[in-house]
Amino acid sequence: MVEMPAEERLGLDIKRAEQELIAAKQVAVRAAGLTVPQYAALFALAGSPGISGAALARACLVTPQAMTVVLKNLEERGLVERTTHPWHRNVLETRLTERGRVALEAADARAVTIERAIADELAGEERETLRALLTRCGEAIRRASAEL
Amino acid sequence: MVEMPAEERLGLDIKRAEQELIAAKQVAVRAAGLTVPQYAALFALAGSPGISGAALARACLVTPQAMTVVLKNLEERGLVERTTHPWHRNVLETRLTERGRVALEAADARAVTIERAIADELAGEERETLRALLTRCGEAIRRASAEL
DNA sequence: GGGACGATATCAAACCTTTGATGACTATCA
DNA sequence: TGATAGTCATCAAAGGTTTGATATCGTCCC
Repeated sequence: MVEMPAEERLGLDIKRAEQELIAAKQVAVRAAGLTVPQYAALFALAGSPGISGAALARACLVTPQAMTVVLKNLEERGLVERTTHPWHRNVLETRLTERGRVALEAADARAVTIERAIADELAGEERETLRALLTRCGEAIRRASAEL
Repeated sequence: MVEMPAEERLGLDIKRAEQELIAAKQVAVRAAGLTVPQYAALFALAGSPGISGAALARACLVTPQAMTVVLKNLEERGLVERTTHPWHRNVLETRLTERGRVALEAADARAVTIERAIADELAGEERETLRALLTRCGEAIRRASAEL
């Protein structure tokens, strides 16, 4: 029934790597009182102050509904603040608060050590190779997904 | 404050690839009425009939609690059955039902097309390279995580 | 036998995620 | 002006995930 052995499924390798990554990051940012999605949101927010929730969701590769939950928890804890856009009354501008900036810094300092370890493990050329291979996987996935 | 530019963070590339993968698989297995975690559980279950819930959780790289929820939903729909182990009364043996086997086959037929697309996109040598690079990333992550 | 240890299952709380549906606002075009 | 399309926020439902704590059972060792 299963015509493709698990050993040949590259998706499992990608998934395993990503799960180890997210588990490590979870431990890293947790010391700053953040979850990985919260950290990702704060990180994107630091680079685009005043962005809308929907745009932030796109930046973090999640749905607007998922981002709403994350922002709600962040706002309750005073790490972000949301104000109605002066012109587009329908838009809520979101910004880091000072406390949010501090939390992001603390989390990022630890998260960077993970990224640093990955970058240091691979030579410059290998990094580009990995990136290129992953990109091609993504393209193949999109193609296959389109004609499913 | 953010001393490492986002472009240098390989973790983002891994995460992006994995998210495209899981999104595509989600669409694929959904036609069979399954979620990705349910599909993963049934897949592992097919290879190890009578396995315990905790062992199944380890095989799927999730916590026993997460697997409990997945199995509860699968059992409610009659796709798996759980019986107490004859010797170890504390253990619940889990097995695929006939309906579960059918659902798994339907889901796997579609999921394999995704894996096939990835495997076809890359030459044999490239597959090994990708696998090796991902493995080294995992090792680096574990090392960094250990001394965090 | 009795106690420590390990594996299993389970309850609870908090959070994240998706799909689907809805209402509101802005801008564009006829 | 009015219709249309696009963007945004939000409610609801279902499912998955983690951490933390607890109870039971089986095994190993003293």
